[in-house]
Amino acid sequence: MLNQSTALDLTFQALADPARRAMLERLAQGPAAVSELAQPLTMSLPAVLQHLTVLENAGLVTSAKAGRVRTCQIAGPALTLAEGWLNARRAEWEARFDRLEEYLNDIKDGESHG
Amino acid sequence: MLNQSTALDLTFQALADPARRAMLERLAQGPAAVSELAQPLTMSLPAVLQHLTVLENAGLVTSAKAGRVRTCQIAGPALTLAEGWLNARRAEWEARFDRLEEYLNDIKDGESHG
DNA sequence: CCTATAGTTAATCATATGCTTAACCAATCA
DNA sequence: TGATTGGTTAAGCATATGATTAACTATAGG
Repeated sequence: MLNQSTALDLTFQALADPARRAMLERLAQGPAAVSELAQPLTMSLPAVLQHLTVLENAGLVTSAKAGRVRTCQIAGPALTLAEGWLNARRAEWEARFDRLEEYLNDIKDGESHG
Repeated sequence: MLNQSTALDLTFQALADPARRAMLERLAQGPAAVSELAQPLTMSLPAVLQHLTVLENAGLVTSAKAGRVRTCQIAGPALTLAEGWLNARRAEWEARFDRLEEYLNDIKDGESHG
């Protein structure tokens, strides 16, 4: 098992490319073959395969081959790791913002009270 | 203004590095000087500056210099773009999952009924 | 069996990333 | 005013990334 930092590295890195996000957007609608993922992308099939590898290494996508067609699926829980990190940062930031707001109110009260 | 795809590229790319995430985690607690951000990181100050540039270009952090100290802040709305993209994917995926479940229930009913 | 389809591997290449050191600038402060 | 502190710029370098083409494998269909 990878440590959390490396998992986040791989996840965010995987999400940082528009072709890979397009593949995930397609897969969020349901499973698809490699050639189906490749179809809207303006690049060679080997390039698509490399992107697929990145997505699989990040644990965002799984795939299995039946006959000569490889079917890809989005991996449910994987996105939640990234989502969780972002949520945590926003929660911290908002908490700090709230405290700041409270502090500013205190100052204002202090001024009006003398 | 940048188009949305490029903004997501920059955002996820910025989040893909552990040093930059550490900087954001620190900044989520409140503003900090460059040297304060650098302190826990095992790299040179110029390297930290480069990471800071990446975060600023992604719109995740703002900074201003007063005297000789540059104070950095997390930029509120920036993380929500990335969060929004992830949420949308999860929503789609879950909707599909629900439809699949429904479909499987239909099949099961069909079997038991005839 | 032959051919077309779907995917895969390998080699190569240009550019991007992440880091370093050295040199430098501008506020403080003794 | 001279040293220190905090930051900045520039140059260089190793590795990673994203793409290509060419060559190859394996299944499906006529």
